[in-house]
Amino acid sequence: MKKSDETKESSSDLPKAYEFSAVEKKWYEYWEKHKKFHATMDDGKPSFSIVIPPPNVTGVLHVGHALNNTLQDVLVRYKRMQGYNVLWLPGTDHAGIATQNVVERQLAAENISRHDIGRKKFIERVWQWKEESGGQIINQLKRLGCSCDWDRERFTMDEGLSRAVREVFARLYHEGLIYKGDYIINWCPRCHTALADLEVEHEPTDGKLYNIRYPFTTGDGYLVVATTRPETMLGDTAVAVHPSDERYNNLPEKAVVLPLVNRTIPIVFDAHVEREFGTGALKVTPAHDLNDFEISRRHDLPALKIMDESGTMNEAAGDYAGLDRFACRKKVVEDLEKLGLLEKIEEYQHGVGHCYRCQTVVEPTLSKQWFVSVKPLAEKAIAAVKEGQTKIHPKTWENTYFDWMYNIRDWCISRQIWWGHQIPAWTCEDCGELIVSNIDPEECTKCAGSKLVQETDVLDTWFSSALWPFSTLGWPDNTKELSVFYPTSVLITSFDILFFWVARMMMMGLHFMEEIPFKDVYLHALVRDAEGQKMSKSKGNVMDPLLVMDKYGTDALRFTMIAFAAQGRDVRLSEDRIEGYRHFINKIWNAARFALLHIRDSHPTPIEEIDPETLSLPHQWILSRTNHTIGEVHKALNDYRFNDAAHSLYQFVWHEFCDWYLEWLKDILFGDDELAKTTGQGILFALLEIILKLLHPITPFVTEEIWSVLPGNRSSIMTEPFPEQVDSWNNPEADASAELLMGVVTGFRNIRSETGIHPSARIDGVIICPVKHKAEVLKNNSKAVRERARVGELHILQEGKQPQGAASYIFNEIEIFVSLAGLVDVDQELAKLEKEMDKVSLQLKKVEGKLGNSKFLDNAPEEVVAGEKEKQETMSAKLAKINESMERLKHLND
RNA sequence: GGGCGGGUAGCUCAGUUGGGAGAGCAUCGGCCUUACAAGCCGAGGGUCACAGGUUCAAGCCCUGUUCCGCCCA
Repeated sequence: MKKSDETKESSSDLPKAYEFSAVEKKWYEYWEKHKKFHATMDDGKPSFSIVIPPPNVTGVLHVGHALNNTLQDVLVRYKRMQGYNVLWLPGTDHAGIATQNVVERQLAAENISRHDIGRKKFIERVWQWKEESGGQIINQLKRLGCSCDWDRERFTMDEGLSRAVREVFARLYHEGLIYKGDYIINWCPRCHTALADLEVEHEPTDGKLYNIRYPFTTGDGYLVVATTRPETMLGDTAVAVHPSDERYNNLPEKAVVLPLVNRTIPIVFDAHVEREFGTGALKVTPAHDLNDFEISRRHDLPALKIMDESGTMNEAAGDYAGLDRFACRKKVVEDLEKLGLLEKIEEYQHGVGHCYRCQTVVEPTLSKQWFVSVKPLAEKAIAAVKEGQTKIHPKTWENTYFDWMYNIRDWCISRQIWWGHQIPAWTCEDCGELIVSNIDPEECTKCAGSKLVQETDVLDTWFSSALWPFSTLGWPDNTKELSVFYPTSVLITSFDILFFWVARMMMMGLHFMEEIPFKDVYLHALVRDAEGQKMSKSKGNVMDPLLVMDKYGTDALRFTMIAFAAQGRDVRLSEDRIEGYRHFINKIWNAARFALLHIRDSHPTPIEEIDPETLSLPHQWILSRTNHTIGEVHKALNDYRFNDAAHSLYQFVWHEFCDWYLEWLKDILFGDDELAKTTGQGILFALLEIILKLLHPITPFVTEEIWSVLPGNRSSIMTEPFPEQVDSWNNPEADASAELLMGVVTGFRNIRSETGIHPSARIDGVIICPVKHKAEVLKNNSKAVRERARVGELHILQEGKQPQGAASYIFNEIEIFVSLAGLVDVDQELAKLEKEMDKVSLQLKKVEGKLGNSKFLDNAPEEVVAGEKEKQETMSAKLAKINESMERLKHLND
């Protein structure tokens, strides 16, 4: 049995390893029960507010959510501790198409379609589904420790938000910014709805380019057109060529016969035709291609729809009616081949649009839809970022934002599904009047008829999401929440919804609130697997954050994500990395166990009563480092440099506080000087509290647990003030002196390790330090060196002869010797010194090169030159020592 | 085709006014030393993608090349 196990009970009541499972549950319940997350709107406090990027109500927590929400929670907890009036408003969106798909699948399992039960019943089913199994993600966010104000949770389909949606729609319509029109939209033949341009994902696809002959009406000769979608020829109403294309300057006639359907169609001349593509002759299918549609408008061509809503050919396709569009393509190609009208088929790679919800190939289709005319809204959104009212971090995204905003096209907002906000527009059956209103109209505004039929389409889910920052705060009512929390402080989201969501919130916020929706936007990257692959179910490389939290604890997951969340870089996550940071959580735990052992049943001197001037070097040093770390954490969090905060804390807590300070402190805590003890305990206590508070935003659970067992009556660490820098702790002199001690200690340890002296064996040492003030520091802190290096007798000399037969280590201009009583391995020592010599001479050469260069002396700033001179001195001295040592070793056996 | 980001130790990445190349993990060696073996101590490891340029001085600034990733058309 290990010795440490035997002492477990006596050392502390805390378990030796941090057991997160029960702790996490306990504290989250505590926080919720005591309304610790509730935004109180206290007067006199500055506000800090964030609205959550609402996850889909169908969603389950994935690592992307985990990253996104951890980042928000870190900021929110930080600001809350700083005394802000903090609101983190949570919620979900109704995810129109996705949710409808889920419930339709349920129905399909019962062998019914939504049309069997009708719209009303279907909507009831969706709500039922939502109540029973929707919004699981909310509970999963709680697992993650998110400190959202759950009393203010919203849903894009709830009553208040629906009212906001209607209000916005009606106002935009009456301002002329929403219109209904016939236009080419992206149609998903599986979802049976229109999609916005953004909702189409273009994927490079291997396809074929078919060159088809369109004979002239005379039957003498033909034009060749190239297309990747031959089935659409059934809807062709023209062929277009470039007006200055020489190949087509002297056409025998201005019409061709469309093969297979034998329709005569005109040849038109349009400057938008790409002459280099294919033969330079373009078949024009106005009802199924955006560019063709625009050509058709310019030339007054008819549009012929040849497919139905499922992508099946319709009557207009003649003999091909009833065929699926892809089957039709095959048949058309076969038939053309039979007729000898297929000139050639080339392999061709092109971008094919897919539905972002179901991956079905979208069909551009002419359709009557509702649009938002976004240009005027975009102008304001551009200006707000240009003027710096809203800042995007990292700044590089601003270009992407501007680029998209400048080239923005009208937004198709109508969807032919049932789940969503039904468009508040009614048609009067008597007079045909279109009425748009935020409240249900009772009668026709024109003819007073009562037969009003509401538009069946619903709105794009993103339409309601665009209102999120103000609709969730009670708009259109003039609420206190709006006045306190709008504009929100920052929006934290993934870069991939910059256009979908961020840009649209900017436009809507500026238009309706006449103020930006958020002061900062922080865009974070994607979470990928360890190999940098995007996580996807099909690849089987998804990591379930819930399982990770079960296995390693929530704090470990959170700390890992924060540590890797460098600006502009994807987060590569693997279990190994999370496991590594779990060790850090455990380290915190054990440092606290150690501290508790010494402060619980004693009377530590309160830190306020301790004058830093009177303290010994290790204390002064750790206070100085603490002060420094506090500054770094503030700076990092304020600059959205989360990883910097994590790394500062990791380095400080583990390698400065634990590795050096606690070890030095043991000399005092286990010593006889009672006054020094109570002082040491006081500093230890204070530092532990500071460390816990600094860490709390990132690792809320372990810090709250430790906080709760510290002596004294205390409530949650959540509401403790976040540490601020203490100027009087800043002590560069102590920093330098401590580095000196640590360097010397490392020297002894190195000798010990290299020469195989057992770590616990006491050895005697000699230090020759030619710099007087450094020698003084070493003398004054001799015990701190000896205990750390396990040195018995230590002689510190300013000058002197090198001891015979000793192993040495050179730290700057300081020589460290350990007498080996003739056992020194000369070859090994020489090899070590030679290597060191090479390194130092190389550096020295560089420095001397600079100092020998008059241009450097003339141009470089004084302090740089002085620095180089100092380096030169130190290194020359070191080199001399090395030479001396080598000479001595060489003649050892003479 | 246009735009953006990236190439630094075996791996993942920091490197914020240009001034002696860093961390974590991994590797190697030693150690149960009274908080922690999920630990402690020590060590090794880099033509900063390549080629030019600016500068007294370049991982960092400029130009070009190349490879990888993403977005838009």
